[in-house]
Amino acid sequence: MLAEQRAEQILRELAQRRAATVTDLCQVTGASEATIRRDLNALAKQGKLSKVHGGAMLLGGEFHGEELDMETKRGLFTQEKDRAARYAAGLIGDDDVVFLDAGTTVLRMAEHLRASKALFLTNSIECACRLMERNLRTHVLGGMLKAGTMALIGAETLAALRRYNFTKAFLGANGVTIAQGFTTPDPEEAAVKSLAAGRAQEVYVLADSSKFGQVTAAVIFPIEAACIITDRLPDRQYRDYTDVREV
Amino acid sequence: MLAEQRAEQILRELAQRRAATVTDLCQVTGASEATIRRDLNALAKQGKLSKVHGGAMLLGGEFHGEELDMETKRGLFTQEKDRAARYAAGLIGDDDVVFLDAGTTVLRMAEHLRASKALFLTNSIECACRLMERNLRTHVLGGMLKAGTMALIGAETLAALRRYNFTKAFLGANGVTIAQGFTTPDPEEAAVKSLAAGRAQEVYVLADSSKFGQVTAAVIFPIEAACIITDRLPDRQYRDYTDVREV
DNA sequence: TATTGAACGCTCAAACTCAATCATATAAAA
DNA sequence: TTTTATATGATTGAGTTTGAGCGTTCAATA
Repeated sequence: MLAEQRAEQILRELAQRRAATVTDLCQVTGASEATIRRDLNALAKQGKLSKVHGGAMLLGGEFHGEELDMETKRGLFTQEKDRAARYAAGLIGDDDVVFLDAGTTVLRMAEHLRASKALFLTNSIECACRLMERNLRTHVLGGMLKAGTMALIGAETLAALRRYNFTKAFLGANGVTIAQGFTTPDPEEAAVKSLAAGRAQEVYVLADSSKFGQVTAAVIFPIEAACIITDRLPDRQYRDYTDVREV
Repeated sequence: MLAEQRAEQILRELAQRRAATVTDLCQVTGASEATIRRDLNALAKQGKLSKVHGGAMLLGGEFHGEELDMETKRGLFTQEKDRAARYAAGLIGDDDVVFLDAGTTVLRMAEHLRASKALFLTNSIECACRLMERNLRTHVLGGMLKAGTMALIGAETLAALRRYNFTKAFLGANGVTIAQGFTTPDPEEAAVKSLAAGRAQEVYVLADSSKFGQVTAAVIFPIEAACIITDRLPDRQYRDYTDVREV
């Protein structure tokens, strides 16, 4: 296995479990302890994880993972970035069957949804709670709960997804480029997004301007597979490849 | 488990309960008293909690210092009604695959779960959140989200349930009688409980004493189909029909 | 007053983790 | 083909962490 792949796998494991011991990572990757230690040192130096005695942990909120996350998210919550979420929410009508994925940008959509008869489906626990607060018809995909993002992923999630068809899907992405398309760090999440898109008539990706030009580990689908909703498009060229709504 | 994880867990426990004894924290983390003491000393030195005789408390709160010592605290948190939940939580071992249903009594179980390698499955969003907070392996059944109880119900939930087999299932019930068996108001929830029980090797119903003699709309299963865990059994006769744990 | 029990900190041995070193293997360069 | 560079796995000795045992303190109780 390539060193690069190992790094991805380590980060993925951390994303899902929040913390992992060196032994755990040896089992997952099949590499020796020495190698894992070397990898952890490298990744820690790159600031991608925090190395602790016995293993590594996801960095970010010291504790209260989500709560702090929510606080900071709300803090970062500028009106400009919110416009995309508001616009996306406005696209939903009474007859829609909507998929919402797990991601901060999509989560914001929930706060702008008006009452409707639409059916909502999501793989995000947080999103499901917001939808319920607004008395919207909500279904949740089953599956393995991932620490950190509180997203449902894995084989069970994909199987559940195959039992639905959507009129519209709203997805988040961490990276958007013309060559690599839409990308996200966790392959498991990418698989869910990709499959959801495949079962939707209209696919929208919500991406704020900072996401353009970024590339992360897992490809979701190519650039032309979704309509982009953004607050500011940094490069006109994207319009040659797909529909872009700059709001 | 990593030392940092333990620290997180201790702080989370405190955030939730305001105070905890050393013994409590041992159970939650699976570590020894010596280790917990060391952790508490370290965290206290970092100013993240206040160490008191017998355990630790959140700092900053309106009650500080001597006003409430551990004795009264322990009284607060070891309430009668919690005993059943605590007992049930103690039944879970590392090799178990556990189903937890949506209900206030079962939800309380989550607060008494110790660290373990067991796999947890639930149809309750709230329960899933609690499980994740404790770093437990958690899966969620898909389905329609029901307002009020935040339980997942419906055909999708039943289908998801058929893909699992459990070693132990812990269920709530609103009514328990010898003639009508276990009952609950919502037929949809009854269907989930019933199916979950059918797929479990051992079935436990958590019911406080007020539930005995009550009958509600939907039958879950007959009285002999589950072991009853309760704080007080009002009528000896139940013992003739099924296993009862009065704790 | 003496006793008991709970909680504490200290110490020690065992288990575990770490970084450094070395040998091997694989791939690129000469 | 030989050489060089890089990556990996094993080994080792040093350093950490952990759980158990022991003596002390303190307060409740006989």
